[in-house]
Amino acid sequence: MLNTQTAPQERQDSRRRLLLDEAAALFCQKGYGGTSIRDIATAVGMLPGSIYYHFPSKEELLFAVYEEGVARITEKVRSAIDGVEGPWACLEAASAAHLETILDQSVYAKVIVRVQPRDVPGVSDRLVSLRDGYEQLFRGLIDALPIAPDGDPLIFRMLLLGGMNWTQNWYQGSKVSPSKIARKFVQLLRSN
Amino acid sequence: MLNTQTAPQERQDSRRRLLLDEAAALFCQKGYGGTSIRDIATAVGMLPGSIYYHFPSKEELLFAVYEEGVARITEKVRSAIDGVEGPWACLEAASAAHLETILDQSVYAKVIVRVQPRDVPGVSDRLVSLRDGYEQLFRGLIDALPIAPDGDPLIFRMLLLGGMNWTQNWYQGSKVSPSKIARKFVQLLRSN
DNA sequence: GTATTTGACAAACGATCGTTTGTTTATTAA
DNA sequence: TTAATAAACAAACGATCGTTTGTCAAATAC
Repeated sequence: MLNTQTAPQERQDSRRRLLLDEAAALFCQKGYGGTSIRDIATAVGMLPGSIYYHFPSKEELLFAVYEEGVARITEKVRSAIDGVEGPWACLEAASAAHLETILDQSVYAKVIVRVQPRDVPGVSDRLVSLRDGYEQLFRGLIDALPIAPDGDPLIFRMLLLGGMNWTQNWYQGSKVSPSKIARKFVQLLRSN
Repeated sequence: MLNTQTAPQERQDSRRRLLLDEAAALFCQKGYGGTSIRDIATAVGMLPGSIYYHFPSKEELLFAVYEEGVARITEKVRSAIDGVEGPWACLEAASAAHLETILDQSVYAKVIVRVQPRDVPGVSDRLVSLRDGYEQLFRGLIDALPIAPDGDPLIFRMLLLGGMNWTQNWYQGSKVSPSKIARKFVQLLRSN
């Protein structure tokens, strides 16, 4: 008889998911180096060694968090621009979704901005690849803009994404909302 | 008889300076958490314990590097805008100096961008204060711009500084020069 | 009912961490 | 020449790190 009570995969996923959740929260709050395996184990109510049943190393655990973060923010941005008309409105919608996600909504996404790939040598290349893949989303939006032919789309993208990601260093709650920051950023970049 | 050979203060400063130099280089290359007191000691040819004659703790050593970095980049930017006419030209000159300093010229200044204050709890408040003080320089330059009355100077500054500081995550050598990046950044922000 | 897998515990491994302490060698001042 | 100071060495401190190993109970499959 199959699936008498809880499916085995459900239970497995629930423990692994809890582990990822707590790891993401701690990496976000205290950074990668500032978070120990013991911290994570305490948070999920396990012993340190038990974590290695689910992940082969601390670095791979971070990578899994990163991966989930990229998946989540990609989905947020994708659905935010869905059906929006006009290239500038699209960019603003995407920027608002990006900022809301990394400032408020997802600790997973926060980790992407908070933890620098070069501080995790064993997986840094794969972290950069993940981030690059996500940023291609903005590349498409920016290429669609009717900007001057001598305008440099790469520079444009780096200024916008850099400005947004840096907000984690100064933004703190409800003073100015993420979506308002996004609107003003895009407005500043819009030749008028 | 005074100063027969080398003045005592010269010798003291030279050792302390060497220590700061190597610490800055290592903090810049491997981050704060990734650099151990033993790494620094090896680099200067001391034993680990000897460092504590010059600095009371690793955190205070980082603070000293930070302080020196702020002093250096402040001087660079100050002298770059000296005698430049026009608010936009001033901002571009300052931005070029900022980018050149954090991307090429000074490992001290690189540390300011590379090391996040919140990763060094014992001195994080003082690190933030140092950084804030420096950024006031840009506040003055941006307040002097003839931008729209509804334009938000704070948002403007955060976008520009964020975009510039984030370049450390993607810039690598001579492809596009720092000053060219600065020119394009300012150009993008200039309503035209 | 028995065999197998899952998922965790318990305990330690060696390495490395920031730091302290006591001592010793140079340099400077009287 | 002698006393005082500067600056380093030598050696260890306790703590914490990521990780490994062996065991074991509960859940699942046959």
